[in-house]
Amino acid sequence: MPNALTRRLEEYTALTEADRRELAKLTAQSTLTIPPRRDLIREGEAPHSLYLILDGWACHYRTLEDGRRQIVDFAIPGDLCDLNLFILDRMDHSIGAITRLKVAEIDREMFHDVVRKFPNITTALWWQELVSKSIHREWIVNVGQRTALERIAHLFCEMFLRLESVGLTDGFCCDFPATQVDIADATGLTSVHVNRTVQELRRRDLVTMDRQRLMIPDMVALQTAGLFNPEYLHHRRLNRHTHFSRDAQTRLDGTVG
Amino acid sequence: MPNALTRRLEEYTALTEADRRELAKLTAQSTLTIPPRRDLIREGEAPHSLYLILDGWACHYRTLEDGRRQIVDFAIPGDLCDLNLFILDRMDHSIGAITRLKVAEIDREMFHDVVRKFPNITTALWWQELVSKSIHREWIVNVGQRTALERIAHLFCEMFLRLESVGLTDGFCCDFPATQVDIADATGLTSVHVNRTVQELRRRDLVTMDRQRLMIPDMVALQTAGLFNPEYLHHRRLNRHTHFSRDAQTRLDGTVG
DNA sequence: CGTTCAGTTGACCATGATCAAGAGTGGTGG
DNA sequence: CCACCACTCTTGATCATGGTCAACTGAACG
Repeated sequence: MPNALTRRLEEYTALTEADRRELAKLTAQSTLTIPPRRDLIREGEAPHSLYLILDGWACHYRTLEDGRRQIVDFAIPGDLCDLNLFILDRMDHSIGAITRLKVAEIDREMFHDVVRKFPNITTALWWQELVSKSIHREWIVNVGQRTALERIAHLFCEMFLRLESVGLTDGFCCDFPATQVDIADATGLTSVHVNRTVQELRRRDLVTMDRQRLMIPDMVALQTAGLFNPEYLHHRRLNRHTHFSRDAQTRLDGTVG
Repeated sequence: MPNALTRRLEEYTALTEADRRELAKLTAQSTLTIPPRRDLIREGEAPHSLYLILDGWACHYRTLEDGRRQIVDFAIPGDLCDLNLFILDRMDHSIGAITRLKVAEIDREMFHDVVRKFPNITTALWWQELVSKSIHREWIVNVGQRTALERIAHLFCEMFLRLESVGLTDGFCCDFPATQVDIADATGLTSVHVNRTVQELRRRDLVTMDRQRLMIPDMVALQTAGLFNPEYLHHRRLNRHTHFSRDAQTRLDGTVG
């Protein structure tokens, strides 16, 4: 299996063999394993190195003084945890492991070296940064405008497509290790309500969830339920699951003007 | 008055006289005026140039198919409207004028030139990009976790400090041309509820709003009401209004620990 | 001087929160 | 191997924040 970062960056641009070798080197340098539910780094700390998720899920989150927690993004294999450290001197949010996590720790110097010598990679990294900003925007829309059912459906669509883009789906299935509490913190709902809403999604045959495993039997239906439009992910290899193909299908069905 | 972009970037880094001259040149090149409520660019369009707000307010927003609208950020003088165009080929959101707007339109080539020749400016621009990403994160927290009153108080604090950092405040006052409908779309509330909540803020003497003018007589109190912590703005010149000074004041008061 | 748009108010409603308790599952150590 | 603990998921009853709908006021502007 090709490494997830390479795969992810190639979503944006073609890399040369040399680029790929360099990325593999970066990834192999220094890897660490983090137990589930441990923080990688906390709000207020000075970032010391750059983390690349190799295996498992993490989340970016902020907490309010009174304990309320908001997950602002999930991080999956191939995701770099913020280029912040090159510019901002303090973390404005925390990064926590959801599952057991394998991360590559890339130190500043090494990274600067790559940035200097491999312009393709640099551009691809900025692409990733801008895409993750676009994902932030979509999350604002999600918690600001969508109903509980739409929010959760939307989250499932997003994570499925993001996992797919790094080769971590298997037909209609993917791992989904976030708990209902995590989903609640990501969608601005309570875990009780998430529970009821997931049941509703199940009842409508939009998803099945068996422990850590999510199945989406009809992606088009789930996207419709979540008002999901994948454009914001800026994936190049848009595939059968996209909004476009839904339009196409609607046209073929003749059910819509 | 020094131009807002320079002032804003100097929030992050000291610029040389040459940098400043270059920025002034960029800004003066080609300016256009947009009437209120007109879109600068729409979701799905290919960005052709880079906009810099010189005067007035704009907003970044997304709409859902059924018309629901979410404002994901406001743009004020000194804000660059997304470096996206250099990397992403389609706008994933729209930018609309709130007031009459003066913007500088900077074309790709010219901008590339600056980036090549003025590394200080380039870094400062990426700083701005990362800060605006951090603001996105805070907005997710805002709509996801805070109550109506907290959300609006938080928005007022944020905009006041952002305006202050480009010299657009006047003592306790600043312009605030967003309507209650805009505030509603930015906070994920309805305009009816925004109206009632703003009245509540007024009743508690946390703000006064007389037409387009916002006054915050006690910034510390408003920050407390909105659970506002300015760290996420990554301003260097933190001033009397910051969270830190609140802690200091609490210590002086002797009311806490 | 009417038209438009922002702001305001009231009555009623619904989505999702809160509180509390119980069931299933997995891991750990005696 | 089993008992216990912790955590996740589930369910029920009740409540509250904020939404909906509708009408009215007042200022701005041509």
